[in-house]
Amino acid sequence: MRNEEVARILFEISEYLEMQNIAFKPRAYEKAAQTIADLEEDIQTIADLEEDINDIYKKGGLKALEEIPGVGKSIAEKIEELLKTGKLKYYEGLKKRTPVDLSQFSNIEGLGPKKIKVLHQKLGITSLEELEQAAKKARIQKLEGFGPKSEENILKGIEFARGHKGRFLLGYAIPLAEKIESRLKALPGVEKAIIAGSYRRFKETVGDLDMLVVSKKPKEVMDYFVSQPEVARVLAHGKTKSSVTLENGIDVDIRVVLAKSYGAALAYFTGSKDHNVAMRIIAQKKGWKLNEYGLFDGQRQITGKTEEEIYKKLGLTYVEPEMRENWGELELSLKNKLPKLIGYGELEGDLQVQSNWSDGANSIKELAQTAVKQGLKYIAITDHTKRLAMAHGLDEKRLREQAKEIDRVNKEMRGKIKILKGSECDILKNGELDLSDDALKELDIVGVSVHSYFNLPKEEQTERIKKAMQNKNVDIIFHPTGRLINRRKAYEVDMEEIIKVAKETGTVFEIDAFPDRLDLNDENIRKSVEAGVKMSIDSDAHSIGHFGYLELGVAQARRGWAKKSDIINAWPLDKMKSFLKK
DNA sequence: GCCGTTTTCGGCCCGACTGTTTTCAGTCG
Repeated sequence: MRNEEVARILFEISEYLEMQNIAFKPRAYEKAAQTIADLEEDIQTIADLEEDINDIYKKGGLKALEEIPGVGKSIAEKIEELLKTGKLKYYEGLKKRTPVDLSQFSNIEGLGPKKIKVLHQKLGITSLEELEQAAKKARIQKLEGFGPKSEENILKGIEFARGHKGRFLLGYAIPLAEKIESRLKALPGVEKAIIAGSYRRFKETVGDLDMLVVSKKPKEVMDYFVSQPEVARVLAHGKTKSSVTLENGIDVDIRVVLAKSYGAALAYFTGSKDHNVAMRIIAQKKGWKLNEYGLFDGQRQITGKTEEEIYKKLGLTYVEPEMRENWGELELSLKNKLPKLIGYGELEGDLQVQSNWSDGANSIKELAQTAVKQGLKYIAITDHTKRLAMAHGLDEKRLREQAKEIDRVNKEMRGKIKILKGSECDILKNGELDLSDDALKELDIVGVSVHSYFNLPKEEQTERIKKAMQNKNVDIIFHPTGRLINRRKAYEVDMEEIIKVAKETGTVFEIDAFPDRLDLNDENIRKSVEAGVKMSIDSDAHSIGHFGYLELGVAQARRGWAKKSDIINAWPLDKMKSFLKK
């Protein structure tokens, strides 16, 4: 049984308990469910935990399960029963009491466990179909606590849930988000407008966008907000808080506050939720209260205007948004030991760029000229190799011809940028490379990557990549786990082992900045930083428009707590080159 | 049911909006 399934069952238990009005237990199950779901999701993984709950259990039994935050004796035993038998008596019992397909209902806005319970008890509703029928026959509005409006909203919710779902790639949400942000900034009476939420933390995907506005005229802001051309549906329209769904399916929430609460609201809406809860507990222990309006001693606002002041009053150093995941950053902040993260705009080079010699759209010269405009001092041209015939991959002969072309462009652009000779060389099934060692030896930068046989057994895949790293010509492993966000899972590989060998062999890991790759992800970046493995942040540009993705890579690196000293292409060219394998 | 620099018992983040109610429960973030 996969993590996802275990998490789903724990989550449903929390909803069933909620139906019975039981206090606190639902929170406990919900928290455990969330942690387990995140283990697999690769997004919010807590450091030092195994990914697969089966592995955790196999290795350490019940004890290991109890090590998972939010999992105690009772839930650990339930997980054990699930993993062993595929079933859980406790859950079956709850389900028998209220035999409703909860997973179907979770997508319906405004329907929670209490209402689901009433719908089942009074009308016998167990599925979306039955819910829809009952609503259409106007049977729901007669129930206590429901009315015509809620019936209408249920119908709308069903229709909508069938349409869109899921999270959106951060990289693709940015243009729209910036558009809305700048529109709001331009409104009369608006002092500040900023997008908070997971967007500000640069999570690789965003579920929705959280706008925060400072204005003394909240009504005008609200009215404008819900009337924007992209709005498909207004979910809420209040005095200081509104919520809409855009045509493309993204939900956008907005909140208007006064300037004196801006910092508190920004912190609150930036999250993560876990980080916020931890902050509130720190405030509580000082006898204060922290909410979105400020830090309070009783009725008196101590501070709230800026985030910096709030952290300071709580005895903390400022935590960058990318680090606010409650992964231990507050403990470090308390001791003034937060790492100084690599900064935006600190990259000097880009070590993975595809030209029109393989599947890129632009010539080497065009790429170099754009890179200069982006402020880069060096780039590596790393076209695909012959096995990727589809991408017009280079063989040894074309690689030599390309080298001459690079020499020519380098001469032309002397003093502006240095173009390095490189390759994105395929790692073949057996771990051998797609180009001869003699050819690789001639290159400045050898990147290697997996583009085939994604489904090898874990050991075989691990050996394959280890073998590539042990080749003394190989400098960087490009997009080391091969995942495509929302489309393809990472291939099975023993990351701990790969990191160990990278350290031993002096191999660099890439943080591929392409919006649907972001590979390594934040968790693996952190592990690499801890192990002392160096990384490069590359655009993987296939056209001149893609250099802009580098900043997404920097954001991901910051989420992984990387410093400038961890990222080789944030270093000057000479220092970078002297680090590479000879 | 979980958890521990106030605790192995007694706490558990907290406020806005909606739709129902006519003072509030449910839901959401």
